[in-house]
Amino acid sequence: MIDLKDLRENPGKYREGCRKKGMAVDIDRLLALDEQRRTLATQRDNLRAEQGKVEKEIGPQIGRLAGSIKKAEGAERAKLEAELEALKARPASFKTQVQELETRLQGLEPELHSLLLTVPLPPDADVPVGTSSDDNVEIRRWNPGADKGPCGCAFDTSKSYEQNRGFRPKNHIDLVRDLGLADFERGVKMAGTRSYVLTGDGMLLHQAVLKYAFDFMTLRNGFKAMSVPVLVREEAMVGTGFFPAGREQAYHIPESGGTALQSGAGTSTGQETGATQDKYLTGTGEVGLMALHMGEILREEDLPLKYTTVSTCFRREAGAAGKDTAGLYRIHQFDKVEQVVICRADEAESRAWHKKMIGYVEELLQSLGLAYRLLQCCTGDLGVKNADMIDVESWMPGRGEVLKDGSTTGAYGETHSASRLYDYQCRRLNMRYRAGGEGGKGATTFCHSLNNTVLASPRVLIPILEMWQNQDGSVTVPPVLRPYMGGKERIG
RNA sequence: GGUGAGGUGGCAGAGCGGUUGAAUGCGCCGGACUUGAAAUCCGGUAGGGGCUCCGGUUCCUCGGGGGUUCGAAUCCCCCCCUCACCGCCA
Repeated sequence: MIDLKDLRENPGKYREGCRKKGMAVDIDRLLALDEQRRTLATQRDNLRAEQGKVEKEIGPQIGRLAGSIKKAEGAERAKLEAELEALKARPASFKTQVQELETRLQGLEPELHSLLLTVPLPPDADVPVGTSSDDNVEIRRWNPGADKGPCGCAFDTSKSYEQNRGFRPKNHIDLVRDLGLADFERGVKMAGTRSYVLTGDGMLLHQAVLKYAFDFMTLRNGFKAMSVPVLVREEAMVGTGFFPAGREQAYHIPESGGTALQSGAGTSTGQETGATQDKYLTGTGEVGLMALHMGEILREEDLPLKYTTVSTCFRREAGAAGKDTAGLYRIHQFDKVEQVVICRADEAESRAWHKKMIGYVEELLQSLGLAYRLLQCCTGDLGVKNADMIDVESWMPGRGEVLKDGSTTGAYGETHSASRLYDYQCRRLNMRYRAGGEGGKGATTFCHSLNNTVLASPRVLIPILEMWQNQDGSVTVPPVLRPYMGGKERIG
């Protein structure tokens, strides 16, 4: 959520932000509603202030009168009672006016709030303007040298796989079938399209790479290891910024026996408290990690908070029909190690963390011998909540164009996404800290938050299997994973 | 699934119709005492919105919404959430 006060003062900034992100939000309408609300609220407050004064004044009088009435008799009593009624009538006249203003105010509120939730965080000035992922800008690429590369050789993505390795590669779909690492048919039988079963060494490799990545972040880089719910209330989804925009992307579990709301159904009032007992399956561990301190005032000296979780992620992949339907690339359920940083509201600090979090991933991918590149996402690819986003794409030899001879060119495929959100998310989550150091008396300030994939599997198995395959059809286990595979060096 | 209890400031926890945005304790901040610290004592310490001559001023908030009342944290209704016990069970 953006700062309404800032919107009021710098509407141009947000109009520009919408334009750059290619999102249509009626800023003028929002400003008009805000203006109306403030006018009405001021009127109401003034009336209430007067009413309060009157009440304070007549309160004791009423008390005294009531006392006298008890003792009084006959005409005297009637007179006092009339007096009492007259007194009571004074504040009553305010009441109807206040109530009328109140009604009008409440009429504005739902639209105002839901509009406010849809205003995107403006992208940073240094983010290239563009309309889709096609306009993303490559920052740099990394190719493994002989020391890091698969099977002890260097790998250069500007050459064909055959030129690099001396044989035509299989794609991961063939590899998992031939090596018995996954079973798509049975996955689909029980769970429908985009489902799979990992079998034998496939599952072992999946677990190995997840555990390796998890240990890398927690044991080696000091992030706190966490296990968080993946089944959460709407509050957590709205707070972390996934709702309302991404509602159709999430699985909805109606717990109260009601009918499941699909995308767009009903108007989201954006209420901060859960309205039902319904739950949603999270598409990323980020939700659980960020919602953890929802509504809290943190201590500045406890920042930054650095968390890592590994969790199963659920995505409906609505709107992706027909895209990447085969294999382990785009699936409804997968596991992901996620990293999150919650830090002070300081742009320099949050930028520094962004770099650092990307650095972890680079180190991790390099240790796995996977070629990758960094992409600066353009404004059109950012989504509502990000000011800046860097994607990491790993080289997947089995992707890309199919040539005449049946081989593929290879292509980069997204495996990571590092977001910088300023206070957008923490504002929604109402997550603050008290500025001013030790036990500070300073103002409460919304924290900044960042998140980045550490590693998502089984998607990452695609580059691992394809890069580390051998001519004989076996796959070498990357050395760093062997301790997690009982020392196993080869699959197949 | 059944029954019961309860949601109050950073935390714990009183208040159950009368000015209470709220006792008390802890925590935190400032001060006194002390060579320093601890202990002790004194004082301060909720969040948010509006307006502002930036000194203030005013409104809202005791889970949320509505109602009763001159007046509600306190009474009534609806909703949300949490906890406990029993049953079932990984």
